[in-house]
Amino acid sequence: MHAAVLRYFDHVARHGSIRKAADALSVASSAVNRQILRLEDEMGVALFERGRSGVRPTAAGELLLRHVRETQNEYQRTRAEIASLGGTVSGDVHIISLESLLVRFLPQVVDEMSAKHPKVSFTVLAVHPSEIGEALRSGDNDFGVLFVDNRHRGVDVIAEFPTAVGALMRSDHPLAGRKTLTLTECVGHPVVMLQDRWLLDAIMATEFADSGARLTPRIVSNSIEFMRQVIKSGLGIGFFTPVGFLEEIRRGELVHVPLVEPGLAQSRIGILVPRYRRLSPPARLMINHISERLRAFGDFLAAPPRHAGRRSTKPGRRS
Amino acid sequence: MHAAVLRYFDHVARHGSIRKAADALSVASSAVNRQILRLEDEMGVALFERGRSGVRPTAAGELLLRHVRETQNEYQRTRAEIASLGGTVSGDVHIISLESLLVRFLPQVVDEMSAKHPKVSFTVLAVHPSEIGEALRSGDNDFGVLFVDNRHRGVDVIAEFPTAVGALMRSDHPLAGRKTLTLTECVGHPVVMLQDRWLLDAIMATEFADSGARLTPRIVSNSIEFMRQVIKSGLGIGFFTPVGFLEEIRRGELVHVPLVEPGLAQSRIGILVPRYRRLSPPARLMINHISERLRAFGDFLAAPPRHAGRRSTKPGRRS
DNA sequence: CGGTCCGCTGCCGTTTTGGCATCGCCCGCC
DNA sequence: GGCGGGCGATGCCAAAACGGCAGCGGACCG
Repeated sequence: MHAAVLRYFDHVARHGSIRKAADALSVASSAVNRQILRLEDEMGVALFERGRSGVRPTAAGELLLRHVRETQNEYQRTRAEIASLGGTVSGDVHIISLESLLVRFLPQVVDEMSAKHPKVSFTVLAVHPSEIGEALRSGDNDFGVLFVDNRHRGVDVIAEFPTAVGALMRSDHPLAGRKTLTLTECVGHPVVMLQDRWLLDAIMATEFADSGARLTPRIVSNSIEFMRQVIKSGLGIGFFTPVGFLEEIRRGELVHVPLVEPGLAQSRIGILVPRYRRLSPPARLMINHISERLRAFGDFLAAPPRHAGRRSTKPGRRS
Repeated sequence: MHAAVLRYFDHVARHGSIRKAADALSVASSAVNRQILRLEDEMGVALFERGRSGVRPTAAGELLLRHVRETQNEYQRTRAEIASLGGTVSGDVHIISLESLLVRFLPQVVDEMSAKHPKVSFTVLAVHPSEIGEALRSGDNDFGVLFVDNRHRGVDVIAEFPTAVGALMRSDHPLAGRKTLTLTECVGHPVVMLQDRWLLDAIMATEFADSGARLTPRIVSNSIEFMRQVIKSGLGIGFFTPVGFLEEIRRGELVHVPLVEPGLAQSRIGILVPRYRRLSPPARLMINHISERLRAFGDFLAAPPRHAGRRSTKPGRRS
């Protein structure tokens, strides 16, 4: 429906080069070039600055770019809404998430959703914490499943669930019997740690720094999967929210002992949506589903098998 | 920039007929027809129901229509913003207003604005009170200069100014010396009244009904201009906010005596904008200008020449 | 100084779009 | 009950838009 020049313009801005964009679009660069020139003529201003190695949007280009991208997003959402009129939900849901949720939790939820709604497709991306704000506000994503961080502006938390960052260790570890731990209590023990610690969020980073605990990592990696295996081999303690390790905890292979450091014990996972974003029908369904799943996990964590009988008093709230 | 089919689709929906739309667009009806058919093919659903005497949007059509119109509005706003980068503000400002402001106040303000910003164009429409909500939320208008009515949903009042609905009469009228009046006190005197009373708003309508005053109108009209002349001829009392009659009051021809009925004495004129609407640069300028003008009138009314020295304590707030 | 990558442009075939005339349909009017 | 006028849809053809190809000039780099 929309003119091809919208896609062209968007791609050129993304790639910073007309030829690259044309390549990605599988059209001749001359076609893209002419569309851009014609667009600039229509607008009466230059939309790109031509440089030695490509193009860069001018101020006017940035403004138009925002309109174009918003139009494309709204078009997709509208199409999803129209398609959902027929009874079967369809459309594409864009989610950004924490690496740790992405490994176990979200695949399962996506699997359940796509079983129920076969025509819904999913885009799930792990984002660097420094880019979370931008990723949410860009309009490219429907929502994020992230640590709640109320420093984000223009973002609404439409559901949140308590989660405890804790020490994850094998069940035969000396500290496995503890109900709680502090970081300082872990100092003597070998630790496995995430590289760049960006898989932990900013809250955790400051907490680790503040506690003054000099944890000497025995193993450093940026792969959650690798660390899962390492911890299961008994090589050390890792610090994670339990959501990505529920299977192992349920089977008794691993033990998750909450840390009492306030910033960590009270951390929350939430569903964060850009304020004023209109959600497509599949996005709404997905949010409801994730909320339910997270709530169920919250209940499980509050009353794990070995402590059966205890029940959470704060099961999180529904959207 | 945007595909012609957007305009076609919008026009067809507005006119309820492909041929009428094609006529308005100055293109052949077959061209419009084919674009609509192609669009429906692309969407996979019917966008219009074909009837004996034209077409009517389906549910899917309504959804797409909303997207199309929003896209067009945002495009205009974006163009205005880009044009304003160059220093000179341009664009079209859509205003809805009260009939009484439309006669004297807004023409002056528009005149001042277009002197300052020659490339800005204006669309000023009087709306039936029952359509105010729709007119604001449709996205077709930037803002309204209206009686503040907090029953409107999804509308923000970004500036408001006290105004007193009062009895407007010639300076030699028996009641002209009064400082205040009630509706019942006016009963004995001839009254000129607006037809359908829709030029008064809903608040006033209920107030007139509640007061139990049986005012027998000598003259009824739906033309503010006509009533202005009639009142100046001494044929009766009219009930208005003074904003549209400032000239005559200043010259001493007419006297405006506030009514003490609470709903009327406390009525306010405000600038109402649809929530979440992004305002174009000229719209922002226009709002600032109107705010200033209204504030000045508020000061004048609080301290008219014959009562010089009194000053308003609530000059209204700026945006 | 050639090689490469960039944006841009002239030429030409293909695709899309619009205009005109016309069809089939239904409704209201005489 | 016929008939005119409105409606959307369609076939045909010209005009315009679009895209692909080849090539230009310029900037950079080894």
